[in-house]
Amino acid sequence: MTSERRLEEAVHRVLGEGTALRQAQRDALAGLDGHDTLLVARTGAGKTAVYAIATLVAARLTVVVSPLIALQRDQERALRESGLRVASVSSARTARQQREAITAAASGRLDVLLLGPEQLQREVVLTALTDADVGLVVVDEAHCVAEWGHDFRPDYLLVGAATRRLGAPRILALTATASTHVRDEIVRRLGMREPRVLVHDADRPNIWLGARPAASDDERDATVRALVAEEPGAVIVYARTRAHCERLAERLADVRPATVYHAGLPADERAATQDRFLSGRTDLVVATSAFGMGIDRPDVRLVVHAGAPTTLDQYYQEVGRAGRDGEPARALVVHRAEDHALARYQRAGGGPRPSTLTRVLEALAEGPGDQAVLARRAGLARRTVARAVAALERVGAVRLVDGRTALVEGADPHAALVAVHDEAARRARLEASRVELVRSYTDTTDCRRRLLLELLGEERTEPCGRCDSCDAGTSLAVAPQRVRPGQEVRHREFGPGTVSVVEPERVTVLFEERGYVTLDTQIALDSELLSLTSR
DNA sequence: CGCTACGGATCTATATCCGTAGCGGTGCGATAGT
Repeated sequence: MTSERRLEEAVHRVLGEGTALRQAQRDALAGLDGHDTLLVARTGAGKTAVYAIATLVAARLTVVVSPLIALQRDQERALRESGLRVASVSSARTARQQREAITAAASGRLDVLLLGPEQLQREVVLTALTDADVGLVVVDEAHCVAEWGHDFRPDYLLVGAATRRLGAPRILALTATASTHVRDEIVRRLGMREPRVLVHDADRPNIWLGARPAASDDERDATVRALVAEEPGAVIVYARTRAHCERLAERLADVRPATVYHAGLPADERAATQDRFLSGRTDLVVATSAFGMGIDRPDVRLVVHAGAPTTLDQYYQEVGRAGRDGEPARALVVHRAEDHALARYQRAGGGPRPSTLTRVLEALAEGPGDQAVLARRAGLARRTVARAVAALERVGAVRLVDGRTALVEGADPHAALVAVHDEAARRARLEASRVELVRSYTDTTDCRRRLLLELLGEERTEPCGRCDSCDAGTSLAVAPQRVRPGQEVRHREFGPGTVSVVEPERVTVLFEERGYVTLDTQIALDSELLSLTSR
């Protein structure tokens, strides 16, 4: 059978009779053989179909790394309906089911195996998959690599290392939105080879953008209340803390009944809230960032942030839950200067302590082991070990051998500690600068959409006409300039960087060593503080 | 980083001020106990 015929058949099986591939899907499939691919496309663009089809065409095992067990469940169902042989490995399955799944994967009786990044660090799973014929590793919700890997779920940073252990199959990373810096980080951290980054329609033109300052907590809550009161449709209110969710929901109660959603609530209650919202039985949820992946309701008319978000990446992800039906929707952030303090704290997380790294290195000196073994030997929590192993792997001091972590022969422990420290310091500067960038967004009188889209890698010279700045007439057109988004530059002090956002008189550059810095364009260029380079 | 709660000190006793400790978001998986 020709490859063209195989593709046709696979498309038919996955999408059904008479449905053709969309452009984004065709682009992703073409060239998947020769390149690791990062596909940035909005929810509903059919990303699952892309790897379902690729799997059928290749007739080899696809391993899908997915962050939430709930998402694994949804995908398992969807893939099974397409006639694929699917199984998953997670703590939601019994020990027996897990054993059966990895045995089936290893012996070629599966098309797709779904699991979380933690599973790829278990020796039994990794060794079984080493024997399997893995043709493709899919990293779903790939922004988690950059956003969760560094502290919250460190095993995300080890997905690349695990993939290399599986005979270095092709990688397909999928996400809905990501700034250029997050994209770079996904490519780097997953160790993608011959990487290809495909980006589709980041703009959501039907979502009107706005920001309102507030002088106090009460004033902020009152503004949120007024916004919710004037909106008859479905609304998501994002608050910064769990306590604030509860308080805000009480204050909204006489306007409209509000349901609270955050990670401190019992699992059954959370599931029920999500169900009610998705099915339209509840139209107002007050939530923390826990209300996120998997929230795909078409007719959300308003997303309000009661307090500035931690990063603009996070913000755009959350804003993107509005207006998925293409009808007009609004996204407003009601912010106080103090919000950024919380954001700084939340993004701060320094790297592993030197004493922790030393203990893990000592545990490794006794011989290779998987994280569970190392945790026992070192007397540390498994997550602490995972963070240390990820950091040490990054600087080349350890690597995965079979299903286990091992010391790299000849690696200098002291040099590794220094390298890990430097990396953590660099990262702390970057994260602090990302929080500052949120402030630029909330405080600007210029076009808000331009700032967001240029951060996401789309150059804009004209104001958008669909934000509060444009409504107020304070947005400015950017005259042709010597600097453009995406351009490589060098700063005399900060070193190399990439232009991120261009405003009429200012330019925001992402420096490798410093993070985001905003400069006066004219002064920086005329004084030769900043020079244009090309790589 | 900055807010909140709390204890102690001060003051023409019933509040108010000050210093400081604790806290703040996201989910997996393993474990203990029914």
